[in-house]
Amino acid sequence: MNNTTSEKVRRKPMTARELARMIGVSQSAISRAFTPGASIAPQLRAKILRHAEDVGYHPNAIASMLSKSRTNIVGIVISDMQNPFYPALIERLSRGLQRIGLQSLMFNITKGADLEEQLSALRRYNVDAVIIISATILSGPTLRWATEDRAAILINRVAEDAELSCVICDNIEGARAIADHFHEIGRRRIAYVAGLSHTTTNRERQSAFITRIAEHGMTLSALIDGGEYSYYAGRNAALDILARGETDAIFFANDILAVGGVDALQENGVRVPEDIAVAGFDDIAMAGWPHYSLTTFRQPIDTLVDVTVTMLEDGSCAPGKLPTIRRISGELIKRRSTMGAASPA
Amino acid sequence: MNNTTSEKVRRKPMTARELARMIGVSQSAISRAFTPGASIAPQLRAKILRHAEDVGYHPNAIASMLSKSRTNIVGIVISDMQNPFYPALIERLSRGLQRIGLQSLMFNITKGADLEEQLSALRRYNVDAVIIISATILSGPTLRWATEDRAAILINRVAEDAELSCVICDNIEGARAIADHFHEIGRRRIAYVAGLSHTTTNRERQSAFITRIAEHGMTLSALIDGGEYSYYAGRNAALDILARGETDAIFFANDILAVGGVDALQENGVRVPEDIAVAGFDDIAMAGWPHYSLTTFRQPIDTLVDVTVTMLEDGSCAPGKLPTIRRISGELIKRRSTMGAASPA
DNA sequence: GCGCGCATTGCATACGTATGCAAGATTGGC
DNA sequence: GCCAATCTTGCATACGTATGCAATGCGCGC
Repeated sequence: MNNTTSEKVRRKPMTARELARMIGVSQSAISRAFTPGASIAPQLRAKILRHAEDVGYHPNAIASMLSKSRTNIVGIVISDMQNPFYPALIERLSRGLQRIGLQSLMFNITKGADLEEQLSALRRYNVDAVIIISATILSGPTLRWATEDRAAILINRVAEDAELSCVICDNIEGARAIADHFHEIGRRRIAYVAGLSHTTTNRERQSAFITRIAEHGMTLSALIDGGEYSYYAGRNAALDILARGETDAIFFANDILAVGGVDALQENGVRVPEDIAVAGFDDIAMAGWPHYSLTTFRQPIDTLVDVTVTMLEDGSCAPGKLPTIRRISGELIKRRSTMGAASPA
Repeated sequence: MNNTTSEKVRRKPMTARELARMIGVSQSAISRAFTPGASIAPQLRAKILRHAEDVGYHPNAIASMLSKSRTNIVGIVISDMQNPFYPALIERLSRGLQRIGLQSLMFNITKGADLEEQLSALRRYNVDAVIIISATILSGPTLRWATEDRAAILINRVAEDAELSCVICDNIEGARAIADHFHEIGRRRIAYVAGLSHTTTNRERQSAFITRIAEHGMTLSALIDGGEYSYYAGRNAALDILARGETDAIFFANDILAVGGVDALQENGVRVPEDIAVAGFDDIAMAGWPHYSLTTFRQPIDTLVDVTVTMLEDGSCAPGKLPTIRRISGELIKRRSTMGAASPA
């Protein structure tokens, strides 16, 4: 079609058959030389690899996929790159997958557009597994459809009506830890700020937190749904709470909300933590910045990734297997936003 | 191998041949029904698509790739997800690519590891094009190797010794705009903070800025290489400058540095912008947050993406073509960090 | 020296779709 | 109503690797 002006002829890559003829072996031998554990004499393999190196032969992964019905590609479905937690997670996840020879095909979901169309590629590309990180958007039927007949893992959310394996931070443990911490530092009138209230992470954090608050005999002074997990939603929620008064500690459903909340409070002359203590969830990089020094419940990203990679490796998330839910312990990180200047920066 | 305990038999996906036999047409017809513009009667196509829908047939993209020698996959090489500019860019880029039917295969480069090994998959997977966003790391020979014989575009960096097409924001325009702005608001002793001094973006911004400073007869009071594009590098650089005194405006090579700088300055009692004005580059989301309200030169991400997508579409970055460099105009965003409270938040 | 077993190799075919070519079907013009 | 031109369709094969099976070669034990 468009080979109109190519100057250098784009030489077609060498095939195994060509290399085989060149060396005087069969094409099978070439294939075996590149297949770990295949039945081939070490010296023949060495010879083939040497020649391959010389002439720049690389096995064609596409042909291999077709032949093996295995792509070594994992589809990663995401929708929210605004929350820094997700880029951090995706970066480490893709590294973890690369370690075991898997590549990551990104499916960036746009709200409002036709989901099935966006995810149809997920099926056509025959990805070996699907990892869904999007906290929102995907409904049960869509989830089932997207993951039908293939390995699937949800990270940082649970499947409600679909039966899928999940790897999540223990939101209940985290929410309780925050509640306990607020109690310990003497706060009694507590507000909770949800991100998207219907997301599974929020539901777990919210209910565990409210329950624990009650167990401690503390007062839930405000319960706000920010409507999205964003800096500005956090700001607005904080201002709402401020307007009502009667709150001395706020637990934001995640760090990006909390960061917005801290800024809004401080701009309005509220001292954090003297007047209002603030805690978040995730431990994104920003939470550790001296300016925010935000107390938060750290999601152990590395562990989440390791567990996910292991589940893919051992096939425990293969289709037909019983789905498993792995709740990973996190860690309460106490910082200045609840402890005051006494704490380490 | 591991079909030991699969309960439901994983039914193999239907093939075009099976569907063809089922309907009583040839496999070619199936293929044509799914190929836009193929020679097939509309009613036959409709019939085939209807049956396909019924039985859940989806063309196997892998086989199609092998047959067409075209994958519709673009390899995206990245290395720095810490700087929020990159997640934002990648998100919009992958959306833009999806619009024209391309999927994004992510290659997350780890510093220090074997680059060729990490990028070898780039070749084996026969991606149609390579988009390199990593500002650092890739040397000329590696670049050439990774992009040999395939369409390639660099975003936000230029190729120095390799001959590759680039799409970049006009760093020179941006740096001059910042210098002009500093001059306009009456600053005269100016500091520049580099991120990684050897990156092409830094070189362009730095030299254009310094030149312009001199043209205005302003003093370059400090020139610091932060060593990396990070919040903490920005903090350290700001503290360095503070220790020397003699500076009333700082241009940080990008926003994440500037944000760190602003925090460090304010923690040390410096008023921004009264004592020291601060400007960055990129216009990441954070720069617009009321707390930072950072004057910056906005990289027009949407335009960068559109231009990139267009170059892929029209084949102007195909191998053998002369590489083109597209410099995209940006926009100076004046905010409180140079204008004071007078400016809009 | 013979036979057996194992390691190595090649042969042939499968994987599922795309497409050049030729044959058949349809249309339009006169 | 006939012929040519165009549109449709099927046939056959290509794409490049993986792998079951058979054949070969080698070493070892008796």
